[in-house]
Amino acid sequence: MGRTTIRDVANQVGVSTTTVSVVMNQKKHHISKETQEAIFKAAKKLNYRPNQLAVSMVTKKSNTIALVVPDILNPFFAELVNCIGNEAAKHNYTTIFYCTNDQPLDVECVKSAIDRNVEAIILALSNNVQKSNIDECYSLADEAHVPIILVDRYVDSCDVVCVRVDHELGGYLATKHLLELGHRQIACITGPMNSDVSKQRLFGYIRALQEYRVLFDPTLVGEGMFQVETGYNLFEDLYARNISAIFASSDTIAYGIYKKAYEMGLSIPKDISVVGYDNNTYNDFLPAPLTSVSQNVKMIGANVVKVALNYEEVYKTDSHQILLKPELVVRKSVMATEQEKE
Amino acid sequence: MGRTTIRDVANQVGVSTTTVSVVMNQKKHHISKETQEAIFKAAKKLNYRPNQLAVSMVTKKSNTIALVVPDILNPFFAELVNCIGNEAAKHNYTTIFYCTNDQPLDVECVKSAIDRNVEAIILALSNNVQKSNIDECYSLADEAHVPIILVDRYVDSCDVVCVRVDHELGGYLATKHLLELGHRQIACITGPMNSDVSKQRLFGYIRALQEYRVLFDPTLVGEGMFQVETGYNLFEDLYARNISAIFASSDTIAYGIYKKAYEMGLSIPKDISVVGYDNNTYNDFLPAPLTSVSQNVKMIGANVVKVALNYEEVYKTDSHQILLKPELVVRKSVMATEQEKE
DNA sequence: ATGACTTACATAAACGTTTTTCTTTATGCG
DNA sequence: CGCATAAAGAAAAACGTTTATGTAAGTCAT
Repeated sequence: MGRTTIRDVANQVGVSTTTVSVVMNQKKHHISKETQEAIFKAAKKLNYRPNQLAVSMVTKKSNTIALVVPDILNPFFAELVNCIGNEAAKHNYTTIFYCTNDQPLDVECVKSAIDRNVEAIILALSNNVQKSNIDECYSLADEAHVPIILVDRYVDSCDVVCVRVDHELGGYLATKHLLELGHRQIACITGPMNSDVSKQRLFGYIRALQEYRVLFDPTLVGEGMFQVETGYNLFEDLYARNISAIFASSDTIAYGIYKKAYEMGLSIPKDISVVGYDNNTYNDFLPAPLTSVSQNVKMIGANVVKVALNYEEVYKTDSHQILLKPELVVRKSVMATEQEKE
Repeated sequence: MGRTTIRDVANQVGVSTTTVSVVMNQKKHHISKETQEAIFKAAKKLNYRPNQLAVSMVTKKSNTIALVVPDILNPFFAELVNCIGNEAAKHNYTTIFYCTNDQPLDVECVKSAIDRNVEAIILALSNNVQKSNIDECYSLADEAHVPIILVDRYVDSCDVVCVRVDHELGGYLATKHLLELGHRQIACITGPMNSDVSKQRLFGYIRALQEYRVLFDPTLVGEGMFQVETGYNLFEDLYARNISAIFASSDTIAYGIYKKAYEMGLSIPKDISVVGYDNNTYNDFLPAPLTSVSQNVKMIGANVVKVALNYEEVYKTDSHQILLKPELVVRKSVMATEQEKE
């Protein structure tokens, strides 16, 4: 009545479940060719495939990883989910998916994942998560011996295993690009400042300014979320401060800037140069294709899965933090200033 | 050394695992208050949480559903994944996530899901899937007594349980909107014609034309994928046919149209009116906010999870096909023709 | 012919739960 | 007092696998 079990196969052939098991798993054992064939035939006929729950119970291998992201509507995370899922599938792992919607539900997700015996938890922390929540995630995971691999978002602790892109460098590259083209009044819209990602990108922005001996002006910095609305809401005030360029620390923020800029009758890049962050596919298809810092999501995905599935070795030998380099992808949303052109 | 088991708790308190189990699960049983408290205390102290694999084995309830989508980079599916995940989490279900990347891997996903004892499979078929693959999915699932709920994409069989939006109506609404504003030369870019979704939207387009006694002109129809590139590549030729409006059967296609139109120096909606499909969040932030057919993804998600978790009842009582109505969201990408304005 | 291997398979324990059934002791009632 | 019932909990089976150990027969060398 239920689905075919190993016992059904064993009965069909007239052998023990042991024999079926070793044959199906190609273990080196002394089983006659005839028996083997009979078992394969019966398994095929009965459409037998092992119940992975039972397999996991005894082998202690679930072939499952958990993936927690804060916002799947953000194309960066959508792509990350895709890459990680594909990469895991390649290694015959399935992915349990959690999305916190940027609420501090990380602990719940980690709990649920542990209860389901995942072999690793890939965690992109939500923006609003408290330090105490993070600590709880780690203590739960430690106790259960499940590794956590942080992705993208960083936590200040040397023992944490983490795959991410150098956000400081990204902010630096974006800002330097604007400076090289003559811009000096450059605004910056950040994500939430309680997130390390936001901070690092801002620090990169500041470093570039300093390198070009431009005084950092805090009033040119706006803080929000990594969302379209943030760009839309903050741009007008910043523009009033006589800026010629703006660094949006996510592409979604840049989209909001575009929107507001067009509403204000501005032209991009003539009236305002914009650099984004994430290098979403859509950037190419904006009226002024958006110059943006690329995170190379595929590389992140491949690395994070590699770390997740070989945690022990990685933990022992490699550095615990894999830091990838971002790149600036230049499109058409930035223009040299008049002075520079002369 | 391993994680805390029910036995650890039982030993700590000095009772049997039975007692711990019934207490933890709040079963009506004759267990003294003191014992109960001791068990709760020990469980808390040892940080005990039941191994869901073991629980699933014996209860035959995995509290897990599988979700298969063809393309998570498409915002429609990203939102769908989000809604379904949230809705499932509300009911204390976790989601195993599969993305086929529009390759015909549906069968593999279904197999993997079944092997992991999911209680239902929510399946958004990939575009390029063969009828035979679909049949195989169903026969595998039937055998394992796992329900499949089709979402969005439709298969012509009355026994199939399916939650989707009326794509024919959507195509009709989009086209009718253009017709009402005086447009007569209206192009249409479809998704792949082997997908029912594409067909239905096209049929709606044709029905609206007929209602307005406009002759259907096949040369005004372009076929591609539901992707930006399709709009970008097909628009120029269609525009050469003297059209005043175009119905893009996905927003992503419309983005491609925008891109090409801007490159051609056209203005939207002055030179060309555009209607999209999916009502992505980004539509609001395009230079000309895109009028689009809304699928109400939240509603789809809520319905599909409801069906998934109450399959038996739904299957018995309700119609097997839940058909939701799309709505047209009017923004600023469509303009009345000169004739109409007079 | 004896012991040692090899071949071919079976038995049984184990994974961590839930659940059915059973046992023991106490309690109530006529 | 005797019997039924309730209370408190334990034993054991079950879920579907894998795996360590066991066993019986055959082979081979000495």
